[in-house]
Amino acid sequence: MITAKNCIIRLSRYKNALYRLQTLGFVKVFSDNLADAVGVTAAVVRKDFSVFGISGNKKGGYQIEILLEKINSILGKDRLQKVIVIGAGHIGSALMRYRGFEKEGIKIAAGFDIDPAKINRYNALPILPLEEVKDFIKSQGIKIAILAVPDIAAQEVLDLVCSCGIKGILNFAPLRLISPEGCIVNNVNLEIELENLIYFVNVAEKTK
Amino acid sequence: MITAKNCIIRLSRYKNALYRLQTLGFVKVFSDNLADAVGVTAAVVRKDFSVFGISGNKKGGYQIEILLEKINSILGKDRLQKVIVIGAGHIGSALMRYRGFEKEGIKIAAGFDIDPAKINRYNALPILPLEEVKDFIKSQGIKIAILAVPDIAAQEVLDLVCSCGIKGILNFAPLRLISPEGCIVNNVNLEIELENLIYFVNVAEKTK
DNA sequence: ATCATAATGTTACTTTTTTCACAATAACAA
DNA sequence: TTGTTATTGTGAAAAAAGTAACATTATGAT
Ligand SMILES: NC(=O)c1ccc[n+]([C@@H]2O[C@H](COP(=O)([O-])OP(=O)(O)OC[C@H]3O[C@@H](n4cnc5c(N)ncnc54)[C@H](O)[C@@H]3O)[C@@H](O)[C@H]2O)c1
Ligand SMILES: NC(=O)c1ccc[n+]([C@@H]2O[C@H](COP(=O)([O-])OP(=O)(O)OC[C@H]3O[C@@H](n4cnc5c(N)ncnc54)[C@H](O)[C@@H]3O)[C@@H](O)[C@H]2O)c1
Repeated sequence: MITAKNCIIRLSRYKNALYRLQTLGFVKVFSDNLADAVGVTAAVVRKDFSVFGISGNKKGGYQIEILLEKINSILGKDRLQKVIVIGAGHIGSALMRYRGFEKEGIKIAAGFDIDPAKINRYNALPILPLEEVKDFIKSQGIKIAILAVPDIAAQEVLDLVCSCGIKGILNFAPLRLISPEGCIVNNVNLEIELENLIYFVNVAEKTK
Repeated sequence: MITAKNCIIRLSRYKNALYRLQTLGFVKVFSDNLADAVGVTAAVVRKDFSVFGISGNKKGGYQIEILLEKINSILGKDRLQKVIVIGAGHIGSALMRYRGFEKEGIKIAAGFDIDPAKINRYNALPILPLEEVKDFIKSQGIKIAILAVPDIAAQEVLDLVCSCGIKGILNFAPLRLISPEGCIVNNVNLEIELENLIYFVNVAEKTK
């Protein structure tokens, strides 16, 4: 099922909102509750659901539990997703120390670095030398890598991990990387995020 | 000039590509060079430029230097943009140690934390107690804050800094924050980025 | 000077995304 | 059972974003 990126992002948001509602004791939800929680309109919610064949009950809304099951299955959250982090520097180690991914069923299986000082093989979350990345990817069946290496190394590391079977990359280097057919790159570009914010703040300032 | 977020993001990308081209010795550029560099079509480039009244020369393309000047002025990069970071934990300190923002004319003026152990008042980049944030924002005229505090604290910190005059927030907490009229929130939600990547990798896997 | 060319700038078209509107219908009340 | 109501699911309309096409016009060649 090929679908727009935005639609999948909204699914993630619905899921998060549903967990919150569940925590608050709710059992069912209406499209406009979810819409409010996520910041879209009710029609968008229902349309998104219809794309994935998710249906609710006329008058009764949606059972949160069932809804979560379906969304989780679509998003692949019904099974543990293992990822690796390449580059155990500032960003890389912040990510590796972060506990929030586990709650989401995303496990950082290992980190990799070229700096021998960073290697820590016997940790719960081991940091391994980059030379071992191929074996690790193959043996663990890893599909996703987070790239947190210096800008200059990013393309070469991408080429390496793609050649080892990685199919998706979350890249923190503020560069446009070229990826082989069949490998998806999502960029987290904080410079651009800030620039964007600065622009809109300045515009609001001016038009005030 | 009110414009779509995507259009501004593209402006940032054009700018980055232009600097690269300039480094390579180029003096002028055509819309399709830029399009290739950024991964859009030439028509988009020209349209984006026309929105901002940026014009080139029939046949001659665009002078990179002039183009950069105009884009930089639109993005507010012709003057130093000062931001603050709230929360000097894993993500917060990674950001504060990052040198990449300075190259972009973005200066992290200070960090703030509630943990006394994190305070470091006499550093080049001081980390100050949260109580001082109001005075700092006012005296330095700060408009932008990066939120890197625990999820649970994010909304309350947003309320605080907005009440002190902050107009734009880059939020790392995976929550939808409510912001007062006139304050823009951009979210960096890494869980959702990963979920998204996982979805599309899995879809590609299945349809193969 | 004149012409051919190459690239812009813009208008018209297409596609995608979002919103609107309402018929269909399950739930509940009388 | 019948009627009323509330909410879904969807098709049509509107808006936004992106693409294509081409008339326009500087530039350099002849
Ligand atoms: N730190 C931030 O806040 C921040 C913000 C925005 C963007 N980024 C981007 O994130 C990336 C990482 O930044 P950082 O601050 O963590 O850098 P860093 O220098 O702290 O860490 C980079 C790590 O990568 C390792 N490394 C270098 N080459 C490698 C290779 N070929 N294979 C494996 N590991 C290698 C280094 O040994 C180091 O440990 C950079 O592209 C940077 O532009 C960082
Ligand atoms: N670390 C990551 O890789 C990562 C990844 C994704 C999202 N996030 C999000 O980023 C945020 C920060 O994560 P982290 O890992 O850096 O957390 P952290 O616990 O390492 O750091 C949080 C810092 O905020 C400070 N703090 C707490 N309450 C505060 C308050 N009211 N005012 C000012 N400072 C306060 C703490 O003292 C601490 O230094 C969280 O919302 C987290 O969900 C982090």
